Parts: sequence; structure tokens; C-alpha cells
Amino acid sequence: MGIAERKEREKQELKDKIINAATEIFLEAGADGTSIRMIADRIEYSPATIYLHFKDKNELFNVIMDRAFSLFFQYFSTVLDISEPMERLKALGHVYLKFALENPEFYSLMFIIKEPMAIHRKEENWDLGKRSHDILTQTVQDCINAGYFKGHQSEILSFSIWSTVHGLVSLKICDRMVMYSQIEAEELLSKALESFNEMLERA
Amino acid sequence: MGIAERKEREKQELKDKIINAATEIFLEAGADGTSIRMIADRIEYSPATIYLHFKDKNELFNVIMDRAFSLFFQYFSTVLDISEPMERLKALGHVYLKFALENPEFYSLMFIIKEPMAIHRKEENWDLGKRSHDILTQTVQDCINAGYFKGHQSEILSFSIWSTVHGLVSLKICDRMVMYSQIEAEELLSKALESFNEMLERA
Amino acid sequence: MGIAERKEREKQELKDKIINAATEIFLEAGADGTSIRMIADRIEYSPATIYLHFKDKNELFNVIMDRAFSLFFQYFSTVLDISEPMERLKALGHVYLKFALENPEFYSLMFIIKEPMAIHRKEENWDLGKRSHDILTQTVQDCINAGYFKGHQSEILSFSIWSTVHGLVSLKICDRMVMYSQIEAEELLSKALESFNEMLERA
Amino acid sequence: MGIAERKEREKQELKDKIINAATEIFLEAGADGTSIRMIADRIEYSPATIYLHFKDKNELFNVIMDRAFSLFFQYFSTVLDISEPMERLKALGHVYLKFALENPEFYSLMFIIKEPMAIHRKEENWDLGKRSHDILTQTVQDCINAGYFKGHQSEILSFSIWSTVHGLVSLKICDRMVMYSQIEAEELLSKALESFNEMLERA
DNA sequence: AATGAATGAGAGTTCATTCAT
DNA sequence: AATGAATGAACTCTCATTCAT
Repeated sequence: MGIAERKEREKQELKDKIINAATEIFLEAGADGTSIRMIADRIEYSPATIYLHFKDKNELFNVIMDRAFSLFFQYFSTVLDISEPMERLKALGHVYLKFALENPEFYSLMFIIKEPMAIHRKEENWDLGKRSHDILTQTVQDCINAGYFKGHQSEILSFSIWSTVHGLVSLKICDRMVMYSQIEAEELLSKALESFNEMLERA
Repeated sequence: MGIAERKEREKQELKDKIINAATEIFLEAGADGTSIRMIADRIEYSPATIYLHFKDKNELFNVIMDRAFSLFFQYFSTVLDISEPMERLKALGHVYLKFALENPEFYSLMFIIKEPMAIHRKEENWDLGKRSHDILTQTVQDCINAGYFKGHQSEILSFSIWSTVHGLVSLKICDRMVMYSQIEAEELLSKALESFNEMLERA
Repeated sequence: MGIAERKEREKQELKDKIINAATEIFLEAGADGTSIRMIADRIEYSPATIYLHFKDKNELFNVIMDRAFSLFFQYFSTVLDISEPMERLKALGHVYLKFALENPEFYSLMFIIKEPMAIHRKEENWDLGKRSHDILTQTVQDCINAGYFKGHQSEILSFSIWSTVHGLVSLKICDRMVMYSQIEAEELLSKALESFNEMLERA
Repeated sequence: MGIAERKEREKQELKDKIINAATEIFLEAGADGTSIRMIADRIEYSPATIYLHFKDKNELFNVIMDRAFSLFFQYFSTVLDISEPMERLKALGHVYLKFALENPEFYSLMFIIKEPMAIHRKEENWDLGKRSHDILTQTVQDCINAGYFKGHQSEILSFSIWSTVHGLVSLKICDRMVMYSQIEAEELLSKALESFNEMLERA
């Protein structure tokens, strides 16, 4: 009994090691630069072992994406108890930025990388992605109901807001802020978000 | 003398042929789909010939990026004669969107792709990139001077604006608008930009 | 005692299951398409279990060959009660053709495949092979004794006859009758055998 | 000029080396046992070099088959000037046997091996195969016209004859004559063919 | 008795790159 | 100046087999 549990735990640990290694390499080397062999090398197992845990490269990437969306949703969930909608919306922007900067590899996989092999979004991650998206649109709608954003449609505005924060973090993640020094970059992101938030309040 | 010149000219012609072929294939097949062999095949030279004109694949990609930035700058230049700064700013957003949607592979290479092979930005393209960026910041500054954006700093605001339009187009290019149908997606981009522009005017 | 017997019985039962599964897959997918893992999957045991009962893939294939020869011998046995030797000989040809067409994978393994993994013919199947062969030579000898095949030696003639029927079926099995349409092929085999039989009667 | 010729010759020589090595291994190890790597190893070139001369494994095998059929047709051609049809027919049997025993690897590829990857018979070899086949059927028809084989149809009889000689050689090539010693086997083949020829004359 | 876990070896194929000519 | 020839390294994935438990 204890043995079975230990084995199960060890198995899951190895699976996690694979996912972690894969994610690391994914980030360092990009989608095309991530090979089964490299993953195997990093965890010091043989390539064939990977296939004991994942059907193929696709499945591995899918699982990584599952994880990413799951974590993403956790970040988003932290703002749900803010009752004032505009405050909640601004908080959403902050956790979005936070998630992206703290998990750039995940963010890339989720929103940037051209999925190399038809990664079919599966139920779970797709669902979590949609639910996260719904949190945004619902919050925007709540703002409208509360008198903000006169004359704006929630769907369009949501997309516009998403674009802005996505733009911010993806310029950072894709290393397109080289004209600013490292420190300035981080600061600039915050300030730009603040600036955008102010615009929102006036909109 | 005439001979040397002719030779020099021929050499440059071949180099141009290579660049053209490379660009074509790049636009057709993307960065990963572009191989030296394919380029050589298209111009009916041997792969080795490519290396007489370019140190390696990186250098070739750099030249493609030069072209991309050059074209990008052309798009940008079309708005320079708009004297009213806010009109110019909004026009900039439109041409940015236009460039990205009309040249998505270029856009990817310029602003999205984690440079697959350590592309070292060279003088020229960097310069054009910077000049384009300067057009934006200068326009924002002109707006501030004209009384818009009270309390905003031009650099931060410029970055915020860039982020928004970059966010819009990169979500499209990276195929992250799947929840909207194709037609809706294009329309949504326009509307979101309009919506953002309205916000700017009120900011 | 009863326990030991039960265990022995169970062991044999599992061995049979393996053989059955292996044979099934072999018949479905051919020699190259039969992998240890597939066999294990089908009986819902682990691959390692196969190795508790069979030294290696060779040994398993040998057992399949045993089965094949055993079935082959059953087909042959059906003609033993035909007393008239020439009739018996012709009947032999027919059951040979029948066996081959009804069990092409078995036939391949027995008579065609360059034993993919150095199958050492074991006692039993070898014995049944030899006994089948003896039935043929004995029948030919009976024909000679009955006045047929004047001037022929039974061993040489037997081999010649075997060659003909083997040639017929192996051209079919190895898919070398493509110049004839599918239906024609089956018909041609029958007619060619008939034609050969007539020749035999006149020989 | 001389240089170009020499290069061309060397290129062809390497191509021949590849084909020869491939054919050798093909025979030793069977279709599935023949890998690009093994071929490369044998000729002491890298695997990639193979692909400079052949698009893929298929093409390589096709070329080998071309050669085989071409040689086969040469053997067949030697009997064309025998005017007496029955003599020609018997001679055909002998050259068929001769070809198969002298080139068992080719014979396997042509008539025995289950083509591993959809080898599409190309024009040339297919044509030569058909022409060889036509020589047989025409000869049988000539025999019929000369008064032999009363009551037989040339197509059926041709197939029957082909089957016999194919059966003879394939039992030998597939190593199914183990019950006879090596020397006896060769002798038995000849005698069986003689025996069959006698039957034909009486048919 | 049974197996989960692991692997080395190997498959076909493509690529950027080099170098003697 | 141009290239034909060549290659090492890489890729994903499958297989028969072993062994500690």
C-alpha cells in the first residue's frame, strides 16, 4: 500500500521533472529548439523514457500548456473578491503582468509561440482559457454597469485592454525593449500599465 | 576599370537575387521553413554560393530584417505630412496595423520571433527601427505640446501606445483570436483600434 | 499436489494465451508487424511476462511455426483415405492450394520468409514438415507403382510437383500476379493447377 | 572536358557502389534489415551521402529492381534465336534457373520479397518484366502452333510453367531444401527441371 | 509469478556548413 | 567565382530486452 503510493509518487515526480525540463528548454531554445533528446539529457534519462510518460511531443506540449493555463487561472482567481469593478479590472491588469513576468516561458507557450505541431487545445486548458477570458469581459461589463466606459462595448473594450497588457508583456518577453536598460524596462512596464489604467478611468 | 565595375555589379546582382529569393521563401514559409538549400534551389545556384555572399544564415536573416524595417519605415513615412499631431498619432496606429496585417512574416521577424539564431541587430535596421520609434515618441510629444495627454510623460505613453497596437496585431498574427471567427477577427481589430483611439483623445 | 498441478495448469494457460495472441497478431500484421509489446497489450500482461514463458521472439515464432505446420498437416491428412493414388495426388495439390490461400501468413512463415530471426527449426514442427513431405513422396511412389510416371523417380518428381504448387501460391502470396486482375488471379490459380494435373496424368 | 568526364564517371561509380552495397545487404539481411545507415557504413560514406544520389529508400530499391529486371531480360534474350519453339521453351527454363541461382539477391527482390514500402514499379522495369513475360507466353503459343500442348491455353499454361520454375528456385533461395544436402540440392533442381521438361514434351 | 521502469540501438531523413577543385 | 561532394549532428520515434522489486 505504502509501496504503491511511493511508486505512484515517484512516477509523478519523474513526469514533473520531464515537464519542468521541457518547459525550461522550451523557453531557452524556443519551440523548434526543444527536442526530446535535450529533455532526456537534462533529466539524465534516455529519450525512450519520455515516451513512457507521453505519447509524443505533442502530448508533452499539451500538458505543459495545461499547466500554464491552470496557473494562469490561479493568478486571475485572486482578484475575484474585489467587489468594486474598476478596482478589479486594474487588479486584473496587474496580475496579468505579474503572471507573465514571473512565468515568461509559460506565457510564451500560451500566447506567443506559433504552435509548432498542431497542438490541439484540449478540453481542460481551453476551458480555463475561456474562463479567464470571461473574467475579463465580465469585469469590463461590471464597469460599464457601474457607469464607466460610456459608449463602449464590453467585448471590444475587453479585447483592446487585453491587447494592451499582452503588448506590454510580449514586447518584454520577446526581448524587444533593448533600447531601454534592464532596470528601466521593468519600471517602464509598471508605469505604462499605470498610465493605461489612468486612461481607462477617464474613458 | 569597366571590367571591375561590371564584376562588382554582377556580384551585387547575385546578392540581390539571393536576398529576393530568401525573402520570398521566408514570406511563404516563415523563419523555420526557410533553408539555405531551398534558397539555392530557387535561384538555381548551389548552396555553397550563398556562403560566398553571406557569412551564415544569421547574416542573411539580418538582411531580410533590414528590408522589413525599411518597408516598415516606408509605411510610417506616409503619415509624416499630417500636421495635426493627434490625427498623425491615430494615422500611425492605422499604418502600423496595416503593415502588420499585410506583412505578417516580416512583423514576426521584427517584433515577435525569439531571434532563432542570435540575430545581432546591425546598424542599418537598428537605425530605421529607432527612427520609426522616434516618429512615434515625437508625435506623442507633439500631442502633449498641443495640449493633449495632460500629466502624461511622452516616453511612457509612447510605449503604452506601442504596446496596445503591438498587442492587437500580435494576437492576430500568433493566431490567438481563435475564439472569434475569421471575419469577426479582422473587424474586431479595427474596432478595438478605434476604441483605443477614442480613449486616447479623452486622455 | 493439487496446488502444484493447478499452478502448472495456470502457467500453461497463460502460455497458450500468449501463443494465441501472438498468432492472431501475426496473422493480422505479418511477421514484421508483430511486436512483443503488441502481444503483451492484447493479453493485458506486461511485455516482461512474455519473457517468463519464451526465451525470446525467436522461440515464440517457432511455436507459431509449430502451429502452422500442425494445421498444414491437418489439411494434408484429409486426403489420406483416398485410395486411388493419382486421385490422392491431385487432391493433395488442391488442399495445398487451399491451405496457402486460407492461411497466407502461415504459409509465408513456413515456406517463404527468410527467417527473419534465425528460427531454428525444432523437433516437432520439423517432424510434421517431414511427415507432410513423406505423404507427398509416398503418394507419388504409389502412383508409380500403379503404373503412372513411367521412367520418373519419385523423389525428383515429388520435388517437381511441390515446386509447381509452391510456385503457384507463392506468386499469389508475394503479390506477383499484379498483371492479372484480382478475380482473374484466383481463377488462374485454379486453372493452372487443373492444367498441371492434366499434364501429370499424361506423364 | 576530361575533368567533367572523370567526375561524371566517379559519380556513377559511387552510385554503383551504393547500389551494390545495398543489394548485398539486401540479400544478407532482407528488406527490413537493409538500412540506409548500414549501406553507408559498408561503403564508408555518411548516410547523408546516400541522399545525394537517391531521393529516399524507395528510389534506391527501385533502381536496384531496375537493374535486376534489366539483367533478367539479358538472360532471357539469349534464347530468342532458337527457332524450334519447344527447344526455346526448355532453354527458357534453363536460363531462368541460371539467372536465379546466379543472382539470388536480385531474384528475391524481383519475385519474392514483400515490397516493404510501396515500391511503385516504374516504367522501365515494369516494361522489361512485361516483355520477359511476353517472351514466355509467345514461346508457349509458338509451341501450340507447332502442335504441342493440345487442348491447353497459352496463358494458363505459361503461368503454370512459370510457377514451376519459380517454385523450384524459390524453394532453393528461401532455403527450404534443407532436407537435401547442398550438392544434392543443386542437382535436384536440375533433375527436377529436366523431369518437368519431359512432362512438357509429352503434354 | 509478474511487472514497471528503463534503455541502447537503431530506423529514415534533413540541415547548415565546409572545402578541394 | 562557383560548385559538387561530403558530412556531422540533429531530429522523432519504436523495438526487443533486462532487472530490481
